[in-house]
Amino acid sequence: MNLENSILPSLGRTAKVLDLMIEDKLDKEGIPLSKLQFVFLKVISVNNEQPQSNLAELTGRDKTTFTRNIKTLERKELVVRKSSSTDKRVKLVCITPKGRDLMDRAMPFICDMVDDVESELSEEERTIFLGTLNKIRNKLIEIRTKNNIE
Amino acid sequence: MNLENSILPSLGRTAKVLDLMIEDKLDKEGIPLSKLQFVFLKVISVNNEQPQSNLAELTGRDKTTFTRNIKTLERKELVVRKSSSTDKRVKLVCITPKGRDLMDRAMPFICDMVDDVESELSEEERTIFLGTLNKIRNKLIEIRTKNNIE
DNA sequence: TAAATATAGTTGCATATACATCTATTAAAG
DNA sequence: CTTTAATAGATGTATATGCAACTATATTTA
Repeated sequence: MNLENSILPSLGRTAKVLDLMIEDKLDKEGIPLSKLQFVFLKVISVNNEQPQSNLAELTGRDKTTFTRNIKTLERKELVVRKSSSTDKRVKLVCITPKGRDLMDRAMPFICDMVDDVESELSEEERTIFLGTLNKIRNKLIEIRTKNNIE
Repeated sequence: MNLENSILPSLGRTAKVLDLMIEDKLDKEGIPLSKLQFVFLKVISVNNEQPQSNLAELTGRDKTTFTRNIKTLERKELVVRKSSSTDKRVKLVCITPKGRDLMDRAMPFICDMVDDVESELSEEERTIFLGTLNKIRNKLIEIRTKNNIE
């Protein structure tokens, strides 16, 4: 097996370019969000008033990464956190009107970019690619879980 | 366009899981390298005595990221840097015997993991996936370059 | 050849990342 | 009920990341 010709390094490189692209796009359009902040705020906007641990899971980040970075969104007044009344440990994250406005501004730019990239692919190609991607991710998760149990 | 169903978020998530997987694998096998250190050392082992900026380019990292992280490999005595005789600005990065030994130990584990994942895919599926991945990456780079020029 | 320009590598800064560990609280076991 | 185990979130620490700006050299231009 030749690591150079493997699909995995190529996957990592492409994801990295994508991250830089989104970072650039937001900056260029004057949206005061990092790529991560955009991702967090997007997930919160769709899953409002959820516990931090749920949101961390949904964004694929460690809960500590979420804890630290949500504070930035809070400082920018894009979200507020309120304690759950039923479980004093839990903090629910809520998007503010200001946060929603910013998302409304940001989304079209990101969607345009995504459309632009996806327009390169046929519908069939897209579907196959998504299937393979999920297959790879599930396999990775399976291996990882097995290793951690052993 | 629905961002949730787009291929790009799925791409990022999969790449993230892959990173964690490699990190885990190296740790589990007692290889004292982070994923990044492995990537850098691998590229250096194939491209010995190259200027830092070349190597940064090859690894897809900013030159500052390379500068900082190469020092860790130097501290671990896995690489040495020597000044170029023809250009005093340039530093050439060379892998040490110790570095090569460590790569020889690490590679089988990583290759096994990669093989394990790729065994899920048919040869055709692999080829198509790689093609789509390259198409996406090239498009992203094209957009990014255009934006930076404007 | 002198001045302007470009390049290699470094450093300051802000952000991102996850593991181990901690505290407070809740749920489960006895 | 009380002790034990599990969970939510926060903090310490180490690593990773890229942009802007810097220093030192090299190249190009006038």
